Amino acid sequence: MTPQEATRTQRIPLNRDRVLRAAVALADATGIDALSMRRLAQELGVVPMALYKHVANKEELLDGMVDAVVGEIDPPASGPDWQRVVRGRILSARRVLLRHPWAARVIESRTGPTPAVLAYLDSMAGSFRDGGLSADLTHHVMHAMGSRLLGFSQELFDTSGPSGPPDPGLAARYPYIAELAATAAHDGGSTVGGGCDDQFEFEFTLDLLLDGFENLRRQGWTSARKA
Amino acid sequence: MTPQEATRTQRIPLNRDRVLRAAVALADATGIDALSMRRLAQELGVVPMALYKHVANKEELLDGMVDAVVGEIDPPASGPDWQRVVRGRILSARRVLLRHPWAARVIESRTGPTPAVLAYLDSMAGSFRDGGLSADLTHHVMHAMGSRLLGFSQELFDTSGPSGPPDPGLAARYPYIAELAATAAHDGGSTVGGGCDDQFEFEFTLDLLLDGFENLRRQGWTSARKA
DNA sequence: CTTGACGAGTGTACGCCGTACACCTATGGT
DNA sequence: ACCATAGGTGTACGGCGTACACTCGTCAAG
Repeated sequence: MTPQEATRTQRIPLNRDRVLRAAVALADATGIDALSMRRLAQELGVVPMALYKHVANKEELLDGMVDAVVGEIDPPASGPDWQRVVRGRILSARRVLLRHPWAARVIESRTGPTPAVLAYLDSMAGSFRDGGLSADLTHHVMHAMGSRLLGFSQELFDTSGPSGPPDPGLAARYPYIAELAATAAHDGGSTVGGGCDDQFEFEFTLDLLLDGFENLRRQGWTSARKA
Repeated sequence: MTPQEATRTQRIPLNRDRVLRAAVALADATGIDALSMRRLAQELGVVPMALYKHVANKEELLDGMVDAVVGEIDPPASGPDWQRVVRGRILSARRVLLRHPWAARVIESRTGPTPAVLAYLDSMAGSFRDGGLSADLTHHVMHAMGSRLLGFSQELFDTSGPSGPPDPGLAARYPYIAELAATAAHDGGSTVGGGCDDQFEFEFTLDLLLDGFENLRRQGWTSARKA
């Protein structure tokens, strides 16, 4: 065994990929707030400043993590039915974001989109164009897919935790929300606890929009904005 | 002038409201990342620890800021046309979030919804119910309004900054995105720069969903999930 | 074989952050 | 006249990102 080999087995040299992988794993395990350069270095058995030989700073680390995660999304399938293609891809993206719950917030916090995100959006737009949507319609459709009309995410309804019986005063103050919660509860089937079936909600919205898009396409919709 | 009055004019005593107002103003002016307890105290002419007599910690400060912002949203109008009522309210919420660009991210970062957010969601659900949507449909509709199907926000397309001519290599790598950008550019009318008309995009999505909801309502849609 | 450049990892230090804790001080009720 | 209390202060601690100067192992050129 040469000294080289001894050294190699003793300590695999760091590189950008190993740093990014460890960062993603650490964020998955302990949450994005607990991800610090110091903790990450510790995890890698290295002094904090060593990381800076592989990423310029923490922002660039986050960029790299985003690209790593977005890279996990399945490539677009091919097929004649554009709705099927888009639907499958988006459900793949959803699975990835569920695996890395911190990712959505980090992606949205980036000042500019990273290359992997751009590539994802580009190929998504390509699927719409291939499906026969005009560039005009595709443009608005892409915006629609990214919108949160309430400004808040859907997870607000998650009343996770041990919970116990729901606060009765809460039902009095927010009667409609209480009603919705009740609906979700005795809705039966796949949801065991009081929570709602997020997967169902997701697909409900997705299909509603996809059908809306298809209708617009068939009608030859165009953004006829009178200035 | 009694000594009381002299003291009062010399220094208005701090209170929770003044702290929250100052925090919102500071976040508006310098961004949420630049909002620290120390900077905020400085702005109020007070030592950092003084703030802790009025808010328990920074998390509670952020909660208070969220409630202050959500409180700016117009109360629901009344009227026979539920789509009109909902539309107006959501556009009001949008105006508020545009005034406080940091707010959406802060709201989503809260672990649980604050009372003001709950009240907002509750009255929104009430508008749907009053409009004749079933509790079941209302439930799914509320989810749909909060979804971001791509996981990313719409602002990704903002190529703000001085920009200059767009990178030609970028067009080669991301042809579809380039096409969309071109569409937005010569789209004319209200948008002067290369950017798109976000207001138009927002209303496009909103109306697409509202029409979809109305169709489901007319058809007596119900979530007939076969277990 | 020597040398010297270079890239990876180290150690120290600085300024910022949130906030625990003990202290002061003016106010207002008894 | 007293003192409890609420609001503001000062000091201090541990954690953060990272600038900067360093050491040390590797390897190509002389």
